[in-house]
Amino acid sequence: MIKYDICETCECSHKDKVSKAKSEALDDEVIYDLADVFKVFGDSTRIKILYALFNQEMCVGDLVEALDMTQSAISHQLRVLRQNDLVKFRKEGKAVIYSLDDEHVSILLQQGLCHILHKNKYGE
Amino acid sequence: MIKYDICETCECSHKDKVSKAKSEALDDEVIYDLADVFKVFGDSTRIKILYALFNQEMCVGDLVEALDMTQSAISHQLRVLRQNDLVKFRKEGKAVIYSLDDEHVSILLQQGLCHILHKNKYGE
DNA sequence: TGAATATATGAATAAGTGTTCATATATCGG
DNA sequence: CCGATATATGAACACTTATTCATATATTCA
Repeated sequence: MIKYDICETCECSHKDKVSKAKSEALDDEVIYDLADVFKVFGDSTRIKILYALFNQEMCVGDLVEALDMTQSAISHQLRVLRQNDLVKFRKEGKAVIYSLDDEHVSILLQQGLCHILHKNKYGE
Repeated sequence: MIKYDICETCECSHKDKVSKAKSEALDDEVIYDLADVFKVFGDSTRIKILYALFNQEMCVGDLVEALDMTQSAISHQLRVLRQNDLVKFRKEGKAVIYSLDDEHVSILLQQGLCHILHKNKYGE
């Protein structure tokens, strides 16, 4: 592996930057958890579910009809959302009613929206 | 496909909820763009790169050494970040120096961090 | 121009992921 | 208990994706 300790062609102080980056790096565990959270948001079906639940709590059957997908597909994705603590649920008779777990989820959703809308591809 | 228009066993007003969800749903294009942005954040290598650039601008070689990965792997991921407008770059001699594209990126990073730290797995 | 450095990229492969299909579990009414 | 409804889940398959290897492009210096 080539070393980049010295470089005369640009003024970046490589050693400084590299050691700064290394010392300030996040723990691997944090990195993986962070990537995992974003990974869960990174699927259109799950985004649709989360956005629907952002507006109101809904049972599985409602989501199936609202998103026009199979019950199995919705259920599988709800499991992913559950396992990552992005949604919570309660049982009411035969129905299982889902809602967003905490406000962090809606904040992330909103920030994501804000980010893409800022690129003014859609507006005006 | 089974219809869930009427349900006597729980008090959720399904028709209302379903039609509300349908009418308030985001455009498909927005959904896919949103999922794509999160997808880009959803990889540990890219998170490491973004977090390093969150603290300071860096050239490719610096990132290679700081993250202890091959130049090719870093370069491929920088391309993904570039194509999704999460990083910008300038050339300086032979070096290409990368930095975060706008503050939306750091806000999303911070919100993600905030979300996982809030689950107090790591703290105190 | 030629050698060396810095970065980018195409192809291939291995690992991961979302949906479907079939089936299982759970709850309620009769 | 039995049938119907509501949800969950395992296996299989198609598709995507991250890394590696080899190589290409670009820039600087002699």
